[in-house]
Amino acid sequence: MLSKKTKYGIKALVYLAKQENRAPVQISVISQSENISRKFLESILLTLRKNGVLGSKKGKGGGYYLLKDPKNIPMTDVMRLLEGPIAMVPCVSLNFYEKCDDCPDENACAVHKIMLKVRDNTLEIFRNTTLADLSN
Amino acid sequence: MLSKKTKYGIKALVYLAKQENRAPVQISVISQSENISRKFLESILLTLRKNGVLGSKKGKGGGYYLLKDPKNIPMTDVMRLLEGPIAMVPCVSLNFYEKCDDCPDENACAVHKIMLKVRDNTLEIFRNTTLADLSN
DNA sequence: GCATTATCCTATTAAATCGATAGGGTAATA
DNA sequence: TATTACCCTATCGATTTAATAGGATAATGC
Repeated sequence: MLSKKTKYGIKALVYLAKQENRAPVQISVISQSENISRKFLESILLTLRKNGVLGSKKGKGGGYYLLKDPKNIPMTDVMRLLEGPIAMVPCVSLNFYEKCDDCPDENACAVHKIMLKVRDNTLEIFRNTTLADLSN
Repeated sequence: MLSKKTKYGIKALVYLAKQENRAPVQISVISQSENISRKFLESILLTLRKNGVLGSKKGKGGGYYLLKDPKNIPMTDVMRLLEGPIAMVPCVSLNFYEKCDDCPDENACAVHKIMLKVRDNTLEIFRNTTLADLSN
C-alpha cells in the first residue's frame, strides 16, 4: 500500500510542476489546494528539499520550487525518497537489499522468483515516467 | 511491502504443490521445512482452506492438501486472499475499490494515473503466473 | 532597523497493523 | 478409546503511520 506521505509528495510535486514560472509556492497554498494537512506536507517537502528535488526560500514571497525540469525527475527518484524500496520484498530490492531470515537459498525461493518479476516491471514504469508525464 | 502472511502462504502452497501425491501434509512439517512459526502458519492455512484453496483432514495422518491442480491456481487468487488489494492505492483497486478523501476528481489525479499503470502491469504478472510456475 | 512572513526543526502522540503466541476444543483415525 | 492434528478465539508487544504542537531561524519589504 502506498503511504500517504508518498501520495501527498507526488501531488505536491505535480502541483509545482504545473506552475508556469519557477516562483516559490507557499506550503499552505499547496496544502489547501490539494487537501493535505499543512504540517504533514511541511515535513514531506522538507525531505524533498534535503534530497535535491526542491529548493526553498524563506521570508515573504518564499516557498518551495522545483530545482530541475520535470522531464528530468523520474518517479523512481520520488518513490525511493518518500516510499523507500520499490520491491515488495527486501531480498529483491536493488537499493534496499536485505537477506531473508528464513530463506536458505534465495534462488530457490518461489517468492523471490515472482517478486523479482514484479519489481522489474514496476521499476520500468517508474523509470519511464517523469514528473512531466504526470503533469499533463 | 509484502506481508509475512502472504510470503509464508506462498511458500506453504509451493511446498504442497511439490508433493508427488495429494496426501495431507501436517502443519508442523511445512513449518519446520520452511522456517515458519507453527502457530502463525496454522492461521494462514486456515484462511486458505476457508477460501477453497486447500482441503484438510483431521486426526492421525491428517494435514493440508491442495484442492486444485497447481496449474489452475493463479497468483491473483493467493494475493487477494492473503495480502488483500493488488493495487497500491484503493482508488485503482478492482476488488477493493475505495474513493480517496482528498481527490475531487479521480481522472485528474496524477497518483491515480501512475498507480493504474502499475496495477495493470502487476495484475498481468500475477494472472499469468500459477502455483505450478512457481513450483519448478 | 523592524515587523512580518514563511521555512526549519524536534518532539510527541493516537491509532492501526503486524507478527507472533497461548490455550484449549473438536473431530477423525488406528 | 487414546492419540493425533486440525480448529478457533483471544491477546500482546513492537513497529509504523499520519498527524499535531510549538517554537527557532532566516529573509523580505517597508
